[in-house]
Amino acid sequence: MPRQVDHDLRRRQIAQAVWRLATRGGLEHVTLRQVATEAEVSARLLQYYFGTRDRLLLGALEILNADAEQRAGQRLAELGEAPGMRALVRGVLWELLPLDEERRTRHLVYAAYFIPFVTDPALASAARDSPRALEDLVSGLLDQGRQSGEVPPEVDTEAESAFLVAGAIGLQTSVLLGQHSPEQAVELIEHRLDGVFAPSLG
Amino acid sequence: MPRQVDHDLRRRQIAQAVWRLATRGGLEHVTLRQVATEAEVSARLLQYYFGTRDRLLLGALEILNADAEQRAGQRLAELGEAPGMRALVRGVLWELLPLDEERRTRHLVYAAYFIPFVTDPALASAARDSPRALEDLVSGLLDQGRQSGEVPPEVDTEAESAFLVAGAIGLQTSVLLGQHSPEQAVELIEHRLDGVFAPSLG
DNA sequence: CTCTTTATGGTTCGATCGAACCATAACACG
DNA sequence: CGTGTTATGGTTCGATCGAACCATAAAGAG
Repeated sequence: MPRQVDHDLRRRQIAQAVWRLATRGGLEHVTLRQVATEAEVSARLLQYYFGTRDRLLLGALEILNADAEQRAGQRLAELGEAPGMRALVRGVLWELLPLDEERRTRHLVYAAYFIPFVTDPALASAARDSPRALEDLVSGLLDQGRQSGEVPPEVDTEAESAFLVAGAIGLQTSVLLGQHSPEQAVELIEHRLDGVFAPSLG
Repeated sequence: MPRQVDHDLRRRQIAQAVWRLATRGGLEHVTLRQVATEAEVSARLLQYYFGTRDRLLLGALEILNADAEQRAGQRLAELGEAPGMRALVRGVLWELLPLDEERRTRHLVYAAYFIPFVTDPALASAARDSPRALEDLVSGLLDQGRQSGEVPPEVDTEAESAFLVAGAIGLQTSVLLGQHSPEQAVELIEHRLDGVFAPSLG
């Protein structure tokens, strides 16, 4: 063989080029030649590592998803040993906000893939399952919080978790469009968490 | 002249073809030839009515916005003479949900334009102003509701209106992705309106 | 020291893109 | 009854696209 090379690293290097191009001009600017130039490799390598363009787009998305999951778990672990339900829910919701360059890029890439998510059956499943799992996760955390007394018993955990996640996603797009600052988004989520974790306020 | 023709009608006919193609394959599938075929006109007409492709995309978006505003006003007017603040807020939020084919198409088109909204300065302004105005509108309605007693005085109308709009937008994407049914989205919004319009529940 | 496999660069092909250009039929107006 | 403007169809051009193909250097296996 030639100089042995880390395939996963190469694939990641190429995937990152896809992300950058997608965030700049949408999928329509993600052409093989552009990606090759952006990743500083020959166009031939894209074929070698991903084959066709469709599989390149799919592969870049899978790497993005893996990254997202890993980084999210990492950040949640950094909350300490017994974080409390409110901190955990906040941590989960913050993953949905573009609070740093990494998450901003990630959510912009998802936005670029949105139409394929809706129309392409191959991608639809991934898009359908992931945020639904998030909602169940938050719902489970709220249930735990109710048992530990952090959440008052009259709270509808199903509805509240669903609306919390929906609100976070709405704030995500709002921040990406420049309508709200990241700080405003955090503040609004905190205000809603006040409503869920303390019964007296609406 | 040749047979006098309604220019606005023609432009609308072409714009609708753009919308359909954008919802199916994203902006990357909105090519001049595809649009011409879809609209059943010659490619030459696209140049005649819109000029370049960029201006076609911009024009199609402007027509979509005009339609949205008109239909929204129409539906809100159908609420009757003195609808009450809750009904008005609900009506505004429902405009953000894909509750019928028209609104589903509209929001899918916006999704297809999302990356340009973020990156292209020409489109950024339109995207930045519109939902912000919505938020102010809801906020104003909540203020009126507080004066009329429909909304309890301790409610933070700024924060609640912002999170209501964010939640509706999050539910919009959720419904488009097939994670929630339109009925579920309506129900979740109703649950949150319960919290804003009645002080006892969180 | 071959030989085969692996990783990579470069080139080419048919299709399609956006845009400019050429032609002309339809009709109002003088 | 021209005649010039308006609306439309068709064609063409250079660029670029995705993908297949050809070539070869590097390195482990025998």
